[in-house]
Amino acid sequence: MSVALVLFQDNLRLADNPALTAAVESGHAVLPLFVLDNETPGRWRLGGASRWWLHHSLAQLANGFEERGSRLILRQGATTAVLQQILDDVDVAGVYFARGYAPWSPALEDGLKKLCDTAGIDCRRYGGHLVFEPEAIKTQSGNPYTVFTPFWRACQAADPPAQPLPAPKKIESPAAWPKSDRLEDLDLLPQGVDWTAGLVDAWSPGEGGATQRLNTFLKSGMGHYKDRRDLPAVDGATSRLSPHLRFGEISPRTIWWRTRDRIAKQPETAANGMHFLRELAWRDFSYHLLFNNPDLPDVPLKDNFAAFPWAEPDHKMLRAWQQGKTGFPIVDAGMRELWQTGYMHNRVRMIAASFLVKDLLIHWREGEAWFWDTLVDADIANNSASWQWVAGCGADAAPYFRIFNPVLQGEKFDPGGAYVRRYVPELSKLPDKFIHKPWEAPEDVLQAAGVALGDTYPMPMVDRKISRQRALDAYETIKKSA
DNA sequence: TTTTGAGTTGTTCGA
DNA sequence: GTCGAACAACTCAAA
Repeated sequence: MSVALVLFQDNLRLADNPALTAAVESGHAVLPLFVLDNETPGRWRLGGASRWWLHHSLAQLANGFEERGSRLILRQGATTAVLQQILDDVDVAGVYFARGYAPWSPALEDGLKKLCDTAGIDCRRYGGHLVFEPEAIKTQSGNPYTVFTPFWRACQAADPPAQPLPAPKKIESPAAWPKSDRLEDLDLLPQGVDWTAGLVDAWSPGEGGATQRLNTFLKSGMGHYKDRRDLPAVDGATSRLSPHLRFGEISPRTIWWRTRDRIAKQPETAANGMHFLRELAWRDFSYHLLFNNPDLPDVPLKDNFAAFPWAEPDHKMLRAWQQGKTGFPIVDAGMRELWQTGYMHNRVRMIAASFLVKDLLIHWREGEAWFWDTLVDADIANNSASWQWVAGCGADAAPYFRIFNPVLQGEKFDPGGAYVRRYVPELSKLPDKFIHKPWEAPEDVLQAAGVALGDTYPMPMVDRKISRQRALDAYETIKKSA
């Protein structure tokens, strides 16, 4: 009896998984396979936080299969090599997988296709990781969009995504299972010091956790999304679905349709709901950008940035930023949230990133690499597109003279300082007036709050008047008209 | 082909 | 404290 092999990559879910559903409906027994692939050339090795997430996500997915009398087979190695081994051992009728958009995806998928052709079996490729595929959203002249607003207009005018598919109820098992690694064999969890306690507290990886997150957000967060999404201290103001989307535990079109349904039932939520979907479209936009510019993770889209005068590498400066010891409370709070929970609020990501790139003049790829290692939602498309956006070298980037002021940003978006107090406890007793600029507090106020600048909390690592001007001067040198 | 309007997320300065 | 203007120039997308 031959089987339909379903290759799982960044689609670790049962519901609305077109490749899985097609395999189930093919009438063959189904062989679900996940390959931990660190060997395909050019492929980025997962960062530490992502590995933790993946471990738990795979455990959840495996449970889902077991509940349906099936199994998830785990392997390690280059995807095509592993697949070849399985084709040698098992009578496979077809290979089903979700397409990727990463720089290595086309070559990988060509390899799968060739393998299948040689074996004389079906090779079926599906979408589902985006709301809109890159082929579906083009300008009138047939080019990909490079400006978000017209992209979003085109998304809204395009055919809406298909309705989500239900999870298969019954999945037929093959007569015999090929051998599987144990989940522990994949070595996804930290070996030495266990730094994952904050992640465990903050997250529930897996399809169930993703669905719950969406339900909670639609019920209590979406209605105030526009007003509250920029306030990092407000719990539940954003969906926090990004890591679930990253691993494909929930499909974006499920989010799309559940949000549309909510709007249809309560039309007064339309503006907030559409604003949320607009953010979801930013994810598509980044993927399209990466798909059309495979160099995006490494090379500035604006080529004049090749000559940008970044500062000489300074390990101590970079380290201070990474550890949340810059002396700017909102930046430090963000960097510590990241370290503790594997996540940082979107607004704070912009502030912290702007500080690295503009006030420290450290190359955006350093920030990209750190986020890649520490974010549970680290995603090559969003990460590289967003860093380029902040640095000013992206397709639809911030203008170079827009340099975030961490004090003003803190006062505007964390007015009571609750977010800073949560992640920078050594400042928690400072009055609101100084929570974002402790260096301006009089000595007696600092003392009363138990703050000794330069001792319990760092002095600001730059004079922003100087660093801001230095950034403006640096950008001046690469202006095209110069 | 040419033209036109517009572009995620801001800050500073001076009135 | 509040407000408007300046900060630049470029190029995209569509009419």
